[in-house]
Amino acid sequence: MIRTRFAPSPTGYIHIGNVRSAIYPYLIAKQAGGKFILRIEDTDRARYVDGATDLIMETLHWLGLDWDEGAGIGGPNEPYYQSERKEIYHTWARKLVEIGRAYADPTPPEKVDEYRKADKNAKIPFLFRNHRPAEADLSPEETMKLWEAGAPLRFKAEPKNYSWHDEVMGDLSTGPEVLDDIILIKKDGLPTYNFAHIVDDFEMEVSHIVRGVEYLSSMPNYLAIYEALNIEHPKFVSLPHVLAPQGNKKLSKRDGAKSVVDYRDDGILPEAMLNYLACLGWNDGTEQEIYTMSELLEKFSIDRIQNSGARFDETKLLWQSGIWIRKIFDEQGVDALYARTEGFWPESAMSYPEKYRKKILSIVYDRLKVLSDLRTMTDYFFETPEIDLEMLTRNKFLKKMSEQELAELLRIVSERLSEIKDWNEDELQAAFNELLEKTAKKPAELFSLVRISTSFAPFSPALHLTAAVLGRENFLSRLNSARSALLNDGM
RNA sequence: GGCCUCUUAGUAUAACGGUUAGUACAUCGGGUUUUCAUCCCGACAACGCGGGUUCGACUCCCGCAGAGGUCACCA
Repeated sequence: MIRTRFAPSPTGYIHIGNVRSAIYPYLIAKQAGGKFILRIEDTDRARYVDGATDLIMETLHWLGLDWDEGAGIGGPNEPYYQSERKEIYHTWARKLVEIGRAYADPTPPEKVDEYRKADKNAKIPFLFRNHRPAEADLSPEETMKLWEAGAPLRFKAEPKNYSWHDEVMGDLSTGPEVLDDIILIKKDGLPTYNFAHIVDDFEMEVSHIVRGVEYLSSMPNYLAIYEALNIEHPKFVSLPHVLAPQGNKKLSKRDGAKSVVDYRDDGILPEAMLNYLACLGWNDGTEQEIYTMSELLEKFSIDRIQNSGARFDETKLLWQSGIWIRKIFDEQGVDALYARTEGFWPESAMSYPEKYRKKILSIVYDRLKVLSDLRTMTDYFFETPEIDLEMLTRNKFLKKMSEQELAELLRIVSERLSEIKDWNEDELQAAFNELLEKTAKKPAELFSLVRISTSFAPFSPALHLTAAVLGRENFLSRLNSARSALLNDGM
């Protein structure tokens, strides 16, 4: 049974750089009919951020990464918050004490710092085991006493070579110089990540540990603990970093990495986000670019995960976003896309009937990159735009004509459109084509004039569609207002 | 500094000893008898360097360089 987990610490929001380590384990588990677990690693009380867990859960739900066990829903291995599993860690730690592989360390932190500095000055790599206190050799009973008295518990390392297999990075090995007496249980009684995750992954029967490559250098220490505890380790799947757009650093909050939910609030569809991130550092060997969740579940494979860092490219994410907006409209219809647009319309839109907004959506959807584009691209459908003569007179197709000429053209257009009995797309299209002949203007000239006069927007859908949606009265009145303004200005 | 990892166009990637080194985003040009966009067509653009192995190397081996990670009572 494949079992994977996403194990964030609740220190803030999830950004693009770390959400991939939720997506990949999800895919790995679910494609094999396995379980995906959400475990909250909240052992660092100092960095704990209130509400972060809720935000994490919200983010996962939004992306469609629903977990089978874990925070919020419980499961057979409760609790899923590490802060509530103290006793479990202590039980396992005691085992190490009993076999002489853990000791209570009375060295004050300041002293450790001194050692560190001294070693640095002497240009030798700092290892705590080089400064191992006499208490490291105490009997299990005495160790327990010292531990209970408040000393942190350290692992007693045995320097040796380790080699292991990583599903992404391949066969890896290190020398004995990386093994150290790492802290297992802190002074506050809570375990460090280094110890807690080993215990939890074992207890929760995790089959694949999917995490960032930054843990690679700690691997030998983890292997030593698995060995001392005499338990089998899960498979290791190390994910390369997601790099920031500039520089070569991994994407991080400090460098302004946006939260995943920020992109949601911009109106990027979760399908697009999932698609983009899944393909950042993974491909199925074909030239496919667009994947649905079920396609990902079908095609994802660990052995095609890239082993070098991948740079986050917001432009490509935006491209994906546009693709998905059109895909949903084309495949599922206007209602399906409309259902996603809540909160993305201009304020003025909300006093109009839903049907009207849907009509607008169906003529503008193919130029949306993100749903929030609706706010800036559709306002003239809901509010009479302010007349901006400069926009007309400076337009590249119109600037060679005088204001009088423009006004006269608008008069002709208005006159012809007024004759339309049945104000619909087809009639309008026919009328516009007729006007083209009548005025002997190029399409770009005549249509730009009418388009801008009625929208005063930098761009808009095809004229006959816009006109049909705006309605006869509204459209003609805008046309005439623009004409009057042109005439007045010309006087 | 020690240890570990990585290295194909600006970006994401394909190739698994023999290809004019493919694709997508971005950029630039053109078309789809209206703007913007969509869609279509085209162009630009890459195997970090040096040695081997081989008839033949992006591909295998060894060096080097560059980049990244890590060396916490953080995860």
